[in-house]
Amino acid sequence: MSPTDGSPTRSPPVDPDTVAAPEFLPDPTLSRAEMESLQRELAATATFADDHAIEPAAVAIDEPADLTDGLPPARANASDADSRIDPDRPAGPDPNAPVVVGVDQAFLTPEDGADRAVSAAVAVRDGVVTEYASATTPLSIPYIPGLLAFREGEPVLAALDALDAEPDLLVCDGSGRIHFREAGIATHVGVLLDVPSVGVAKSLLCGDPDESTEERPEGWRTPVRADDSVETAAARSAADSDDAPVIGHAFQSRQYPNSRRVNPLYVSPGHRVSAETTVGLTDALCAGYKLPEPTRLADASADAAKRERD
DNA sequence: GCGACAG
DNA sequence: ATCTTGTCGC
Repeated sequence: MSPTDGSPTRSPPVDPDTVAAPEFLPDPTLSRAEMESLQRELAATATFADDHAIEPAAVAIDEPADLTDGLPPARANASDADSRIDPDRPAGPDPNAPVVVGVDQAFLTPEDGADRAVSAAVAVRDGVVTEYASATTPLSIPYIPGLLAFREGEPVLAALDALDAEPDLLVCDGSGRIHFREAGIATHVGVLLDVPSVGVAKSLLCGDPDESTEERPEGWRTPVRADDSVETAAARSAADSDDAPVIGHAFQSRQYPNSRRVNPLYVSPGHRVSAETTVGLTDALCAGYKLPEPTRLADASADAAKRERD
């Protein structure tokens, strides 16, 4: 992009050199058919099995962040200097703990006709926020079920680009393997960056839960299997619907004792994580609220960033 | 043609 | 996702 050619300059939302698989960038100018075929190639590249890199216990969060008085400040790693300066000061995060990054978007009110997304990425290590990053990105296409990554992919990547920390695990808002072509936004971003990722959705895009999801107690879970809308080979070749592959789980992360109003989460592997471990990771990352802490923090961060920028 | 559909 | 205060229930 030459500064002398008179064309409007705009820094690219993502530097292709920083992504592991630039051929999978979610280009929103592709045709619908091209988007779908890109997702098929993406799913073939994705790994829905454990990487041996992240274990739920290593990322467990015990205390939920108090958001009543704004976002908690980002903190530096624990070091010997901390205790020398002030022995009473709470220790910073364990520098050896994995970095979990939650990402979420908020949307600016379309004043003209141009929709823009404010995306936030929050790095959490050892249960402590270590960094916040956000980015404002133009949205090229409307929301289309099954093609969410082509609307929100660039915003997510832009926020991750602005983050200094290197994620060991990505927690995305939306599905991963629970997707018509097993390539939801969590899978898309995970493969693109070749980082372990999980998808956490508040509603079900496709698939069939083994059991009814009504009135379930906290901690309850049931497999979600591929249904007819999932066009994957393994999904199509299943003899009975009972043998259809498990593409994710419905997981009740929170519930009230004498009420039945909270709906379950729908969690699925993004990349380099199994369906089983995805539930374990989500469970470990929840600290009393329905959403995993990284997602809850990213949610609040995106809202805060939105207010500042409009 | 009808239904179903993450954010 | 977003437009939005109070309010019913634990």
